[in-house]
Amino acid sequence: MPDITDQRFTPHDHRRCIKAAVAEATRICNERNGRLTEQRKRVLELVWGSHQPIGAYTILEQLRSEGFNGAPPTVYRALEFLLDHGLIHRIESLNAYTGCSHPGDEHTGQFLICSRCHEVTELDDPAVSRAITHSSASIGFAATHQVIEIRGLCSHCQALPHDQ
Amino acid sequence: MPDITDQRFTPHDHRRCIKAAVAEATRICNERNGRLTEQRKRVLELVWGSHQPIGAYTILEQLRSEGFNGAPPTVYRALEFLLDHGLIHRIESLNAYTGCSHPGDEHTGQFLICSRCHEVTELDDPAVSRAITHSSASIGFAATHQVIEIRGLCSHCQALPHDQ
DNA sequence: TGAAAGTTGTTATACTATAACATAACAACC
DNA sequence: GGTTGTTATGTTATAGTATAACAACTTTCA
Ligand SMILES: [Zn+2]
Ligand SMILES: [Zn+2]
Ligand SMILES: [Zn+2]
Ligand SMILES: [Zn+2]
Repeated sequence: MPDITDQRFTPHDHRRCIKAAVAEATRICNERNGRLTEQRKRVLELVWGSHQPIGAYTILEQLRSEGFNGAPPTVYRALEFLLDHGLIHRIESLNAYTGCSHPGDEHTGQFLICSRCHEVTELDDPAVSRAITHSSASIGFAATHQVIEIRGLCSHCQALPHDQ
Repeated sequence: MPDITDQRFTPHDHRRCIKAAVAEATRICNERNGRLTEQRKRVLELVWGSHQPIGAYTILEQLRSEGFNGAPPTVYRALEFLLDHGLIHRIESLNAYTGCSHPGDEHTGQFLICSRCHEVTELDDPAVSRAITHSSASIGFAATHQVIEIRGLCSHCQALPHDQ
């Protein structure tokens, strides 16, 4: 049985997710002369360790378990770099971070967070953004950034008995 | 010149906002046998002290300046009560709380947060909720709660010079 | 090489929130 | 009125999240 606390239940080879994310990040950083140092790359890999958002201090623990002897600022700096380059997102309602599923272009993302398995799926539905921009504009508000975090049950968890 | 750090620039008698909020809260709590104690009422008034979200520790400071000699749990308990009864909302991206502008009915609210004056306007546009529910459903996700926090410039602040 | 810019190390501290347990106030019933 | 169960508050300690400030090191490039 797959470990749903560790990776997306839908069976897939998650190592490929990580590899692809790092490759994509490397490409993007090269493009803009951003330096994806070893530490930053390692933090990116840890954020991509699963499809569940991860907290800064959990990242720190994992780094330490690998022999790294650092302090919180190191992790937060790496996260800041990754955020600045659009490689990860911050989930405000969880104080946690998750890999961006289509980095490169500027976007803020819309996140579906499963209350049961805690996995996050990133959407970027222009219809949603449009509805918000339009609704804001109707009262004269000029929107620049949207935080959209939706809770509910993912399709897999809906199929399970309630008490499971 | 109005103090934009203290209340909504659009001129209005903010004491009426506070009074109305407390009256409405009293009514709602009576309806459901919720006890709006003095402390809870005072916290509600402080949350309604302006149209800017306020942090729990700022509330604590203000209570202390009034002679109250309490600790964080007291404030967080009052906030929890007010949240549970739909009298205030929590702004996740600010770790702060703001009065609900139409308490009573169950709703999660959509918040427009001005980057300049920090005032918050609550929207509840069904079109936005619908767009999100629909978009979620398209990938099989059953949404139960939405966190929507939009940053930008309110109409008043748009009219000001950029450097002001 | 040497200065400038960028990155990481290190220590301390600020800010946000809750656990755990004690006491007090309230409500309802006998 | 006293008893009792329930809710609310007080109190202390601690957990969890994030940043300030400054020192040391690395890379870049003139
Ligand atoms: Zn994966
Ligand atoms: Zn799930
Ligand atoms: Zn007002
Ligand atoms: Zn404004």
